[in-house]
Formats: sequence, structure tokens, C-alpha cells
Amino acid sequence: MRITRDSVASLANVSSATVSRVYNAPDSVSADLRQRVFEAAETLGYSPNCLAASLRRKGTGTLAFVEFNKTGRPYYWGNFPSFDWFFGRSLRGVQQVIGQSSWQLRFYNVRTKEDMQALQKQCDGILSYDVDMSEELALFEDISIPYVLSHHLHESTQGLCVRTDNRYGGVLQGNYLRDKGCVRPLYITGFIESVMPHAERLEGFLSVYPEARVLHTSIGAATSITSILPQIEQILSSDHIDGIAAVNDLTLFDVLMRLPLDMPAVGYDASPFSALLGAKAASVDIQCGQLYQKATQKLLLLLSGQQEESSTIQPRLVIGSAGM
Amino acid sequence: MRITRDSVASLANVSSATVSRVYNAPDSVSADLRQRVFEAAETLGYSPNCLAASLRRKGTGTLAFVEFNKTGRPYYWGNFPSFDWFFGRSLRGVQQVIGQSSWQLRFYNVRTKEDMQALQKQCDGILSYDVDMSEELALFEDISIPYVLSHHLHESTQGLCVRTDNRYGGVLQGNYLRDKGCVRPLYITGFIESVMPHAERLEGFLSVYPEARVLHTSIGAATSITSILPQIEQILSSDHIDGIAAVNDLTLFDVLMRLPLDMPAVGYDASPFSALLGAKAASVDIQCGQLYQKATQKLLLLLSGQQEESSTIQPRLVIGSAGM
DNA sequence: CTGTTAGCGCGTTCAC
DNA sequence: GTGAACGCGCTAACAG
Repeated sequence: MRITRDSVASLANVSSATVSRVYNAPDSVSADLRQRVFEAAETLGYSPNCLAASLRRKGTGTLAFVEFNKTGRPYYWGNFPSFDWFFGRSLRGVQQVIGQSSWQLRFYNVRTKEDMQALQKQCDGILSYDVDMSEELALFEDISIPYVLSHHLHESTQGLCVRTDNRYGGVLQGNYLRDKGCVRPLYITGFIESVMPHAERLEGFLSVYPEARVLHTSIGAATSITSILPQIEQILSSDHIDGIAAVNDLTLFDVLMRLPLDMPAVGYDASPFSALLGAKAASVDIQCGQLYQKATQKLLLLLSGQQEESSTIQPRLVIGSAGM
Repeated sequence: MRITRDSVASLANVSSATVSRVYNAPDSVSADLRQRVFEAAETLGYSPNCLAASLRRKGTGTLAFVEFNKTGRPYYWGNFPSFDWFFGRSLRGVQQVIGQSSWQLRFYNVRTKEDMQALQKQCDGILSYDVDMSEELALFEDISIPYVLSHHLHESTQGLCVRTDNRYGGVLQGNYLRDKGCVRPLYITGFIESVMPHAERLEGFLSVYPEARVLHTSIGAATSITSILPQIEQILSSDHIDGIAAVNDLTLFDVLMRLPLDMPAVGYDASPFSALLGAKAASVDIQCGQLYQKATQKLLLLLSGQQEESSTIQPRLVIGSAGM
């Protein structure tokens, strides 16, 4: 025999509606009755059936975790299976918040506006994974259910965002090298025009080192690291480089693995790779777990009728073993 | 206005029960009516409300993805944040299967039998993440809902398992070195007694190289890599080692990063690290995505009343860029 | 503040 | 084969 609201109600000698209120609007019930209901629930081992609740609320009880189709791009980090760690870490953030609630999670891959419309009928709220282009933003135009956008978003973005501050991340990279006494750093990047976060990181870095030597590459797409190694070596010596930064760990470590450099180095992403290099390289941690945790919290608040505002999670500099 | 079973029924000129049957037992409805129902559903854009369905079925419509509390162990790989990639990759497997179904996923952290009992009332099936000790196995003793165990499980384990063959993984490592012409390999491992998968991998390796030099360490816990480097160097030279294998990538790469060895090397896990070393090191891929995909499939089949049997996913040798 | 009542959308008996 | 009717466990009016 299953324990329902009614079992609790009869044991506590209250109406079933009161039990319901105790769980949904505790303040509207007198402390006395509330106590009695809790006790009855406790002894019976009652827990509300969130299915029935959602059904009655005409909701779905479901949050959608949506990813966007990024195929066909010249460069997209998420395409590297290596970045499963990022997916996992983000999801851990979501999980932490959702685990405490009665919400469930469903995964979706979305490509078109039609997909989004269909999605809208199947969930109560949308959690987006890595919205980073205006085309993706446009998908949210006609969405009338609560949603929150993450994580590579510009400040000017409309809609509720939880974003990372890529520019500040660049500043952190610069500050790190400066603290290490570097005077003439090399900054390796790529896809500046098409990948906004890269541009922002560089901008931040340049705000610390306006005169930095910047190398634009296509690593990760057309170019392999080996083909530009000679160029890098040449720059290193001819420009008297004394520190190195890169738009991401993958690029930085690609270089460090091949050129035994004895100078401060800082990457971006706090990827698991960091564990290997130990103190030899610093990195900037987006803190995606925390970011997606925040995003989920905001979504839940939105769903409970609260007004929420966009916020930014500041990245953090990590050195060495952080990834272990 | 929402589209329900009744909307479809009236448009198709059938009873709502028939619509219901079309979706749940299509064979019990005449082809004629079935067709009419499908057409009506199509034009209305109807999709069944799985909440109401689950409610009526007295189920929850939810699958639990449970992780076990591994704190307090001398060694547990999952404790390294680096292994978020593993979590992510596994979840992608789950997601692929679940995305096609009407099931939802909830995350749980479980520690005691009481936790499991509570869990049992909140979901219809349990998907376990990395059950690897008998204590965890014991948690499933009194579970009466369908569940599937993954992934470091011994062949003799009771209950429905989808496991990886760690012994065979060790064989793959051995074969790789043999193909490279190695005669006297060094195998680095640790926690053999407490971590069964490690023991199995070693056993597999030794079946190929019975005379292999085996080094037992505590890397990852008490010992840091640097403290045993001298020992490794000594073994390498005194024993004329011509190939190196390790129980996992982390250990192997820790060594390779510090000792510039010119000999074949093979790790385990196909971690993102592989991307960095390129062809310099091979690794064994557990294929966790595929593994958890299979586990989820089996769970769904179980839930639909089918009889399922345990199965094993064979690991695969990967070289170099696999992780990119 | 509390109880009564009417559904949410669906699966499933039971007659026909 | 098919349809009518009931109720899964709960929330949200509405009275009192």
C-alpha cells in the first residue's frame, strides 16, 4: 500500500489540502498543524509524488538541458572529445541543484526554431549549454517558458544569462605573467573573428600587456601544431620573449610539450591537462560547475515566479595541481 | 488550449481509450482505426503526456542515476576532478538512449541501505555509476525495482551488469608492447589489493608478459611521482627495460613527462591527456560512453518486462589523437 | 487559517 | 475490437 497525502492527512487529523499546503506554502499553515503533519509524514515515511504534482500544475516537472548543433563550424571546442570533462563538470553543477529539488532533467539537441517550439511543450524550463552565437540566441526569441542562457555570452545579451567573463580571464593571464616578472610575453590565439570568447580573452590580456606579441593560428582546425613550431621558435628568440600565454590549455600544452621552454606560462580552461604540467603552467578556470549551478538555481527561482537578473561568474587563476 | 488524448479521439471519431491503445498496444487496434488516430494526432501535433501516463501506471517515469559515496578510500580515481571527463562521457551514453524515450533522469548520491530504500520509491529503475566494491553491491540486496550495475564488476557478480573487461585491457596493453617488439617491459601499478580493476589489469598484462617487471606504487595517494622517479630510473637501467605500461594514463604520463624515454609506452583510460602525447603513447579505452549506453538500454528493456543478461564491453586500444 | 471539491491526462478494467 | 467510466496523487479554486 502506497503512502499518499491522504494517509498523512488522516493520521495527522487534518484535511489533505493542509498536507499539500505544508509542502507547498508552509507559511500559510499554522505552526501547530504544520508540526503535526510533519510528524505524521515522518512516521509514515511519506514523500510527495512529484508526478501527480506536476500533472496537476499542468507542468511537466522537467527541465530541458539543451545543447546546440555546432557542426560545420571551422572551430568549436566542444567538438573535441577531450572536452567531455567540461560537459561532466557542468552537469555536476546542474545536478547539485536539481538533486535537492523535485525537478527532473531531460537532454535535448536542438538545431532549429521548430525544435525549440517542440521542446517548449515538453518541459517547464530550459537550461542551455554553451550558447555562443547570435544564431543560437535567435532560437530563444519566441520562447515563452523560463530559460537561462550560459555561458559564453556578451554583456549586452538579452535574456537571463549566467556568463563567464572572458575578458577578465585574459586580465588574469596577463596579471599572472606580470607577477612573474615577464616583460615581453607571447600570446597565442586563433579564430579571433569568429570566436568571440577568444577575442575577449585577448582584449583582456592586451589591457595588461598592450605591447604583447600576438600570434594568430588555426590550431584545432586547419593547422597542426607542428607546422607552426618553427614560427614560434623564431618569434621566441627574435623577440626576446620571456613569458607565454595561450587562448586555451590545449594550444599552450601543445607548445610546451614540444618546446622545453623555461619561462612562465599560462593557459585557459583549467583542463585536466593541468595535472600533468604541475606548477609549470598556470591556467584560468572558468568554474563551469559553479556557473551551471548558478544557472540552474536561477532557473528554479524563475520557475517559482521570482524575478532574476543576469550574472557573471568571474574566472579564477589556478596553478598546477588544480586539475588533479 | 492543450492537446490531449480526447482532442485526438474526437477528431478521429474514436473513443479516448482507443487512442490510448494505439500508443500502448497498437496491435490490439484495427489497422483502420490506428491509421485514423495517427493522422488526427499528426494534424493536432499531439504527443502523449508521459507524466499522466506514469502517474496512472503508478510509476515515476524516472530513472535514477546513482553515484556512491567513495570518500575515505585510500585511492579512488573518481575523486580526481580530472575524471570529470569520464563522468561526462558516460552520461553522454545514457543521454543518447534516454533522449529517445519518455524517461527522465534524476541524480542521486547514495551511501546507506536506507538511502537505497528511499530511492526505490522515487524511481522506476536504477542506473549505477561505477559500482566497484562489495559494500556497494550489498546495497542492492533488497532492491526490488530493476537496476543495472556498471562498470568495474567481476564476472561472478550477481545481478544485471554491464562491465568492462579489465583483464582483457591488460592483455591489450601487453599485446601492444609485444607488437612493438618489447622484451622486458616495466608495468607500474598500485593499490592492487584494494582496487580490483588494478589487479585484473595486471593479471591480463602478466598473461602476455609473465616475466614483466612490476612496480607497485601509491601514486595518487600517499606517494607523489617525484619521490619514486629515482627508483624508476634505476629499474629502467638495471633491468634493461625496453617498454613501459601503467595501470592508468595519469601514472604513465606522470612518468613520461619527467623521464624522456625512447621506448613504447601504453597507459589505460584513453584520457584526454592522450591528445598531448600523440603517437608517443597508446592507451586502452574502456569506451564508457558505449558502456553506459548499453547499460541504459538494458534497463529500459528490463522495465518493459524483458529478460536481460549481463554483458561485457571489451576495451579497445587507441593510439594518440583519439582523445582530441 | 482550514476543509471540500473538482479536475490535470492518462491506463485500465469492464461491459458491449 | 471498442467505448464508458473510474481513479492514480495531487493542486487550486472556493467556501466557511
